[in-house]
Amino acid sequence: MKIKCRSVYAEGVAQRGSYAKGVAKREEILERALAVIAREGYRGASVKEIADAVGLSQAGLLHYFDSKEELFTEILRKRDEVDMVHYAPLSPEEKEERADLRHGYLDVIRHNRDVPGLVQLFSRLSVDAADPQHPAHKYFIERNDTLRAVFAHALAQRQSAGELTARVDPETLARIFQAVADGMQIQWMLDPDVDMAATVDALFDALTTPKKDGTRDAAS
Amino acid sequence: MKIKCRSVYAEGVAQRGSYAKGVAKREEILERALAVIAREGYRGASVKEIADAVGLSQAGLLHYFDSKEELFTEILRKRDEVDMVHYAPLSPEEKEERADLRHGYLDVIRHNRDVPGLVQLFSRLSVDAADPQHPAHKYFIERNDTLRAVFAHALAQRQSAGELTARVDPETLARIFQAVADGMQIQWMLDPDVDMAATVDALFDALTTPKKDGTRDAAS
DNA sequence: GTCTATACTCGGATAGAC
DNA sequence: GTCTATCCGAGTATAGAC
Repeated sequence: MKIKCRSVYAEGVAQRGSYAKGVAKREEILERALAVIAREGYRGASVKEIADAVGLSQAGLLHYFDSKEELFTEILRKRDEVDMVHYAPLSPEEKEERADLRHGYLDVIRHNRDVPGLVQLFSRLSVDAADPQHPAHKYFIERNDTLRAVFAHALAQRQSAGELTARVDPETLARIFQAVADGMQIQWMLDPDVDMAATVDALFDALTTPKKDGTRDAAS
Repeated sequence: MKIKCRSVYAEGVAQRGSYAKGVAKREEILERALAVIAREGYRGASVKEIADAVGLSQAGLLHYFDSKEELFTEILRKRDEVDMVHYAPLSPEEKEERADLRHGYLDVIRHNRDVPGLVQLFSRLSVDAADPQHPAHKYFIERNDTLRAVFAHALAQRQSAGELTARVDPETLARIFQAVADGMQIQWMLDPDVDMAATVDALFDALTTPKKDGTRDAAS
């Protein structure tokens, strides 16, 4: 698929069905909120701000969501959904053919440079969601688990192929990659000059098993 | 030095000087606040909560700090100060003799298990401080730079000794370790069962150059 | 230096009209 | 379903007495 658009989070893409009007509207809201936050950033944005951006009143917006926290959690879910379509790193069906998750992974990370607001929202909620009562708690646990499982699977394949260090089990390696991704976001937010993708790529390099002849492996 | 106490962040340790009474009191406040947050956790604590814990009124506490944000930033500074005394991983003078920062580093990380409130405060502020206007912005930039520099130096030594992969430059490796530490805190807060130290240790393992007797060594 | 009291702001939630 | 209007709590910051 050759989807290559300027903004992954396009606005106003509502698919209007005859039934379940409410659901469609809700999706439209999420998509627009996503676009706005991606573009204009998130600094502890209020429901009112999102409402304005989406073209509703605060009360009107909260008609679709139980609370502020749920709203933002759903925005993150929608983000994953959109990203999945574009980068499909999570799709279990295709994971076989993506032996090189490396490039897909790096693409997502590079893309994040263009959506600072979402990175901020994600990081902020990551911390807040530590509280088991937080609406996003389950979301993060499930997301992390899924992501790690897919990653571990792909890493194990590389280990079997002798391309990746086998000194550490793939589950732990997956955990490390996840930590690096999250941690690099924090460093990047603090200093936009740091290159998240290059650093993660360097980790891939560092873990790559050296070729016998001494030359560097370009890593499929 | 054999300091080995139950609580690194002891309460009520004020050294009362004749002059600069205000400064001493301020230090005492910070030490107590540190102990309270470490013990009872931080979930977006208000100034009032800290004031109560410290034995002052909210107004009384704010007499010593310009704002809530400055207060919490200073608490983090004090934490570093205390940690430095106990683990001294930052001391430039001694870094030479700590060729194995590995164990010191892991000690700090293990210690963090015992102070969840500080981990939460640190992570939360890490995100908020992305805003250049935030009082903690400079703190984090400077702290990260210092930490990375010390780390990079130690890693470079290990590389020279042929113990650590030389496929990636020490500065980038230091950045990776920092990212992993931050990222693992997030994972740990979400699920206290994850072992931060073990994971970081695994990364050390993964980057360690294989011994000669085993498979072929690349290095250099 | 520390308190009590209060002022003020922000923001989320709700009621009720249309 | 969406609005306007309002309420209410939380929390910071400040004024002023002691």
